[in-house]
Amino acid sequence: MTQNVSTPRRIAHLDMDMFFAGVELLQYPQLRGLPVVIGGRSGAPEVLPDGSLKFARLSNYVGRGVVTTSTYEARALGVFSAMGLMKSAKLAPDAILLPSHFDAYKHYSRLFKEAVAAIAPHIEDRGIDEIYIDLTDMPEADIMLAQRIKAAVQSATGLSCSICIAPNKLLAKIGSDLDKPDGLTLLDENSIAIRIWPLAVRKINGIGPKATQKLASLDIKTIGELAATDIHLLQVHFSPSYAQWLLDAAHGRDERPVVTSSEPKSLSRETTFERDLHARHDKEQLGAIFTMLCERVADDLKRKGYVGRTIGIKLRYDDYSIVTRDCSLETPIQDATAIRKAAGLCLKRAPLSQKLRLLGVRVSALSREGQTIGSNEAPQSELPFGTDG
DNA sequence: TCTGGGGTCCTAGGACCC
DNA sequence: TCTGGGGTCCTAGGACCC
Repeated sequence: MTQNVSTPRRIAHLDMDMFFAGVELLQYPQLRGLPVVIGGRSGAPEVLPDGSLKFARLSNYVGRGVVTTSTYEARALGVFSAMGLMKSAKLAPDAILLPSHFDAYKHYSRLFKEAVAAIAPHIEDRGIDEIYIDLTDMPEADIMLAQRIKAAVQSATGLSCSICIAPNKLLAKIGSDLDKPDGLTLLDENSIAIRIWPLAVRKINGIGPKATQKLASLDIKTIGELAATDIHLLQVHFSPSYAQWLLDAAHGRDERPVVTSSEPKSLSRETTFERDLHARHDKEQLGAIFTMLCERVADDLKRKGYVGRTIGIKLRYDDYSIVTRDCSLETPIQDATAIRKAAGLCLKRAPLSQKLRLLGVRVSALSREGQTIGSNEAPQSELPFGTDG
């Protein structure tokens, strides 16, 4: 790749505002302005005799679901993504609870990505509600471009988004969160000290709860404090490469390209049970769930056109500890029966005396269906320089 | 009143090969 | 055959992201 060193890149990060909730509000506009939470496995709103809809309230929720997304009104009450619904019911009992409609979200995801692609085609998919866009080769000024993209997304979906244009992905990602919702942020090298350094280290994509806690124990709380830290101190507490990455990130350095296409590495299906199950006591129920998961993952492979050679299982016990087991086969497989057989052997190698909360099945080492077995990579020439050793 | 489901990448030890 | 070194593959766990 040839990159002109004198020309800085222009990378945008675009993030849809409370995406799932936004899609739901398109269908139920009467809920605008109310605290609304998406999550759980609840049913659709009940239709009353007069034709109006009766929405479920969070206070009536019983189960193990979590919040997938919440509206800003619900967030104001302390209800955020990944929070247990039982806990959020304590904080916002009167909030409306809606089930997820993934097909609708995928539809709107496609709409907003197509709208952006019509303007700027160099797009990296980062899941259902966000993308990176490489705008380096676009002649238009940043602010005009950002406004045009936002307008196109709004017009295609009826939804708002937040966008930041910056010299790299790391800064663009941080920036798109600075002015949410409906944000438009421009960052350059000079903005790092002013706008980035005062932020908490947790704002960096790649610094999670564990690293944040470790850094706090070193009295490093802001990105600026991290940027001023001696690499040797970081190397004592983190792996060498992560220590270097932390320092680079804090200085806003990031050379990662915008990657416009990629192949999946694994496909999996997992489920949390309504109540904890025991391998022997609940053998039949567990067996049926296990088979269903294998069928679902086999179906995913078939639909997407992949086969896989490594089959694995995941168990979460009642104490939340996680165990995985996997095994690699000589030839890749796709069908549910073969997956079930291999996964069954994996399961036998896992401890099963403790009650289980979750079971998952995963297929990895994927290759495209129909491709010659084992020829995922270019073949190695034999004995290039004669024998040795 | 415990935290879902779908992913990626990294690390580390052991087996095995030359 | 007392002791290297490089490389790949496999497996398990962990951190992190949306």
